[in-house]
Amino acid sequence: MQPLTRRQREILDYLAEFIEHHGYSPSLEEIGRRFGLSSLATVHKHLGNLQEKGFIKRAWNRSRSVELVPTGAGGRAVEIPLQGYVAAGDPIEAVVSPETVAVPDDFVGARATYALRVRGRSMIDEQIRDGDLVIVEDRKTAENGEMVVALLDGSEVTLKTFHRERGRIRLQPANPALEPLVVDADRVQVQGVVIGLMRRY
Amino acid sequence: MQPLTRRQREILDYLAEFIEHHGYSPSLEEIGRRFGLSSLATVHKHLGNLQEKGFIKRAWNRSRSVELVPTGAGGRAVEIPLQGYVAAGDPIEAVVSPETVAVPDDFVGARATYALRVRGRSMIDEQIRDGDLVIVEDRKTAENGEMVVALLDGSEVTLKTFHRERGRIRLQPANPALEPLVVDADRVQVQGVVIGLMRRY
DNA sequence: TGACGTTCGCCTTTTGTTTGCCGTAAGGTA
DNA sequence: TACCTTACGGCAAACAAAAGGCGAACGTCA
Repeated sequence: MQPLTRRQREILDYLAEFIEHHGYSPSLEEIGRRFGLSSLATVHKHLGNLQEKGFIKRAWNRSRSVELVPTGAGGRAVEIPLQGYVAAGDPIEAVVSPETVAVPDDFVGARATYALRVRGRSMIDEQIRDGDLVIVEDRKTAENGEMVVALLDGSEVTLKTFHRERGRIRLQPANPALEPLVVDADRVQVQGVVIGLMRRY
Repeated sequence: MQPLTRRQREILDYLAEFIEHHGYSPSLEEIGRRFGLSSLATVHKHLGNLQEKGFIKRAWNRSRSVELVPTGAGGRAVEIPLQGYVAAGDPIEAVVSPETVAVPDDFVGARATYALRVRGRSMIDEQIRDGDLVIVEDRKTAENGEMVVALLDGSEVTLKTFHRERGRIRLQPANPALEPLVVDADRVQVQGVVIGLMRRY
């Protein structure tokens, strides 16, 4: 899809916002008023340009008939590093070869993100299988119930569910056979939070 | 893709940042101002070089028409349609709004592919949760053990595990509360096979 | 009829394009 | 070593075409 000029972008944004807000598109007069334009011809020309560039559709001579064309620009994917393997309880095993995996770009936020491959059936209780890929966002804090990559006593790194309880922290393995770990907050440091999962059959 | 000089790299980075930030590309004058260049010809030449090396595209004589060429190495994503909702046993419920979801392009093969969103805990036995997205490839045949979208008696469409047994077909729900369905092969038609799963926390 | 979209000139501002010309640095070569 | 060539970075000015804008008259549709 072709690039926009500043004015065109402003108008397109206004259209999107108006439609989102009202459920129908603004009239030319309303658009003109919004941008301080005294001539509808100007507005009309802008809409024509936007249409030519493929951002909107219009029914001919119909009131408020502007429609946004879904951002045809197909999404991108981001390659994120596969940092290692993880199994319940066990420390994360870093991988040597710097492999990467592709994930949709709206999967990752602004923060650094990486992937870990799950080994074994140890996290079956969280509906995570052997071979699944968990997507981890690099964060230092977590909310209750989130699955985190936690550094314990500055040495061992594991994947567990995070719960803050009366000043202490409970790290709950996703495996009933393993005991939850309740420790003082200063013994555990959150390194990342699981934000997604991908599986291939 | 050809290597860049330092200046070219700087300008390319600026372009990327500007476009990301504003939603449209900068004018030559703005680029020049940013880099303390008093002549637009200089900027013009830089853009020419960047274009020649394949990093940007430009429409001739169009305002702010610089477009970044997606870095060849970086993966792509594909938008696939979200066809509907599915719960164990129940027929698939088609979705009205033509939403799409982005998946890495190496997720989909040559065949048509779409997504279904899982509703409820009905497929918990297959480690599939409420809200998960299953990626389905349009196929007419399946192997034993694959999870398929099956059309039964030409009417009901469900998601089950496929097993061929002594000339008949067993459709096993991913839910122990539901009975497996054993029927003659001609009553069931495979419409697609689940090839992946995506989850967001 | 009123509310809206469309078209037609015409004008101004913004932006991109082109053509010379200069200096520096890197590489080849007589 | 001196000389030539080439590519990059940069400047200035002239030019041309979009983009942005104005009014007013004209259609259309409900």
